[in-house]
Order: sequence, then C-alpha cells, then structure tokens
Amino acid sequence: MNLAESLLQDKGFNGFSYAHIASELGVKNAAIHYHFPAKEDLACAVIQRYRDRFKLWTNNSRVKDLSPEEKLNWFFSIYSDFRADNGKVCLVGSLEAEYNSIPEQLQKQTEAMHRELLAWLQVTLKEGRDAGVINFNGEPANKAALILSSVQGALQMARALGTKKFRDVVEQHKLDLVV
Amino acid sequence: MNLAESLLQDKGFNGFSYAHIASELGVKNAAIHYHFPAKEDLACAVIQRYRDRFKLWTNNSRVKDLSPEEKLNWFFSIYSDFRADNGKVCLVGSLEAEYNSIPEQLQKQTEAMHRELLAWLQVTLKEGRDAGVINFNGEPANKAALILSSVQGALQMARALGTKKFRDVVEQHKLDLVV
DNA sequence: TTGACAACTTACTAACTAGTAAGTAAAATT
DNA sequence: AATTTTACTTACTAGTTAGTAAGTTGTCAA
Repeated sequence: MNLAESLLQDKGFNGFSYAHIASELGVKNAAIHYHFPAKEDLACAVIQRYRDRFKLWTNNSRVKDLSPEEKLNWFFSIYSDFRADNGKVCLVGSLEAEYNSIPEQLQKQTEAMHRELLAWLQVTLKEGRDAGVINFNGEPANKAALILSSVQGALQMARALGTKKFRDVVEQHKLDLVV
Repeated sequence: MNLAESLLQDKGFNGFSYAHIASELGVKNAAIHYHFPAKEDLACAVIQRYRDRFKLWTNNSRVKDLSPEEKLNWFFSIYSDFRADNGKVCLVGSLEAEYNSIPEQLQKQTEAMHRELLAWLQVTLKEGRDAGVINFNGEPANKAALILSSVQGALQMARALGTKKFRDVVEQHKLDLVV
C-alpha cells in the first residue's frame, strides 16, 4: 500500500502496474492479487487509508489545538512535503486528472476524499476569519475550493517549472489572506 | 490531432491508444503511425498546435485590444469551455499529473506551453494593476501562478465535485481581484 | 504512358497488462 | 497430532499496447 500510494502520486493510476510493486517487493504479481483481487481494490484501500489518516490528524490535538494560521501552515506543509518527496503530486489531483479512465469505486473514493479535505479547509478558514486573524471576501467554501485547487495545480506545475513556483503560489496565498 | 487533443484532455497520455483514434476515424493503427511515427510525436504535435493557437489568439486584436478585466474574463472562459465540453481538463494539468511517465520531448513541450500561458497571464495582471482596474498584493508572476494553478486544479476538482465548484473558484478569483 | 509519391492496409511482433487456477509450505487453530 | 488457514509461487490466459515491414491503391506530374 505504501508503494501503491507512492506510484499513484508519481505516475497515476494508469501509469503503474502490479508488476512494478511486485518486483520492488521481491514477490510475484499473484501475491498482490491475493491481498487486493483487482487494481481498483488496491487503489481504493490506499485512498481509504489516506482518508482515515487525515481524519486522525485533524482530530488529534497536535493539529486541532493549533491557531487557524498554524492550521493553514500545517495544511500547506503537507503539500510542501509531497513536493519535496521526489515531486509527488496530491492523490486527488492525480486521480481526477484521469478521472474518466479509472474504475467507478475509485471515483467515489476520490470524491469522498476531496469533500473531506475541502470541508476541513472551509471550517478552518471560517474559524480564522471569525477570529479576525485571516482575511478574505466571500464564502469560506469558495475560498477553500480556490486554495485547494491551487495547491493541487501548483504541485503539478512544479513538475514542469520547478519547486520555486510551488513556493511562490503558497506565499501568494498567505499574502492574499493577510488581514 | 483533434481526437488526440480530446483524448489527452479526457483520459491523459497513458489513457488513450492509437487504436482509440483509429477506430473512431475508421482507419487502421498503421495509418496514424504513418503520420506520427511514435505516440510522442502525435502528442508533441498537439501541444505545438495549441501553443501556436494561443499565440495567435493573444496577438489577435480581438483579444489584444480588450481591457485587462475583459482579457481575464476571456482567459477564464477558455477553461469554462473546457469544463462544458464533457468535463475536459486543461492539457497542462493532464500532462503534468503524469509528468513522470511521459516521454522527454513531451515534457519539454509541456513546460514551454505552461511558461507561455503563465507569461501572458502575468503581463495581463500587471497591466490591470498598473491601470488601477485590478487589485492584488505581491508580484504579478506569483499571482499569475496562483490563478493558473487554481483553474488547472479546479477543472480536475469539478470532475469529482461538479461544475458548480469550478464556477465558485472563478467567482472567488474575481472577488479577490476587485479593487 | 510512365513513374513517383502519398496515404494508406494487411499482417505481424514483442512487450506488457490485469487477472486466474492450481499447487505448496509454514503457521495457527482445534 | 490432525486440520485448517494464510500467504504465497508457478504457470498460465486473453487482451491491449506501441511500433514495424511489406504490399496496395489512387493521384498527379513529366
């Protein structure tokens, strides 16, 4: 599952095969099919695990008790870490880019994950604006969609244009949110 | 090339094959290999055509003579049209999502295209701010990267979460740019 | 009328894909 | 001690992939 997650972020669902994972682990293809009958099952398990992980993180006091600004910094740091880890891209972006050629259950997992990320970001933005430490116009939901879509796109952009572009985008977001 | 462009935006480079195009056109695979020896050649030709088209558009008086706000609206409308056309995604996003599993020349074309889109947007933003009709903090280059990465991500987001999310993001951008 | 060339088709290859069926060896359960 | 279960391997299939080599047909120019 670790390898599958890495490969999803690196090459996308259509870009990796059981053979990649098997050879890396030193086992045979069939060994993976034993645990995950179909490729869809493997990918869905990876997404489910990520969803559980995100829920755990955001409910843990180490994130929950942070200030809104610190929460946002934590959120951006997830994506910075992806970028630093061999230019990985976020799972949501990778899967949505090839959304029309992935299995149905995987589409549903992708949608659910995206909604959860968005919901957390929306609440955090609202919390920050209510507390007067973050500034933006309009609905928190829309600003959350803007920011999430942007970091998702910026990770992809950084592959062609370099890490600096990603950092520039994050800094611009922080500048835009200044009170 | 039209079909290849559509398929790239729909399923990505690894998600379509010569067989798809051949059967749709009612010809054999080999007929396509005659014009484009390798899949890379076909994809590069599609990107080159798009780059030429974008250059032509932006140099044409129908776009060149617009006000900065109208130029931005025109820019957003390109992406709205993609969304309306069966939920297509922008070429840059599609190719960068699977950047690590596409041929080298195609990576270079992708990078060049992305730089050109970014350069135009940057100049337009600067033009608008200098004229006092658009407002933002920081460098035009960084705001351009933010906006482009965001519409790129928003088209992908809309696949899982619906067209409304895309429109919300565009409206939020306009709100953020208000003087 | 001949010859060259463009745009194919036919027929193929080698590699890779997801997925399966049957067998095996060790560990856990009864 | 006997049986079952877990986690595999071996060996395979059917389909798809990009790509090629050789032959065919229609058009156009000399």
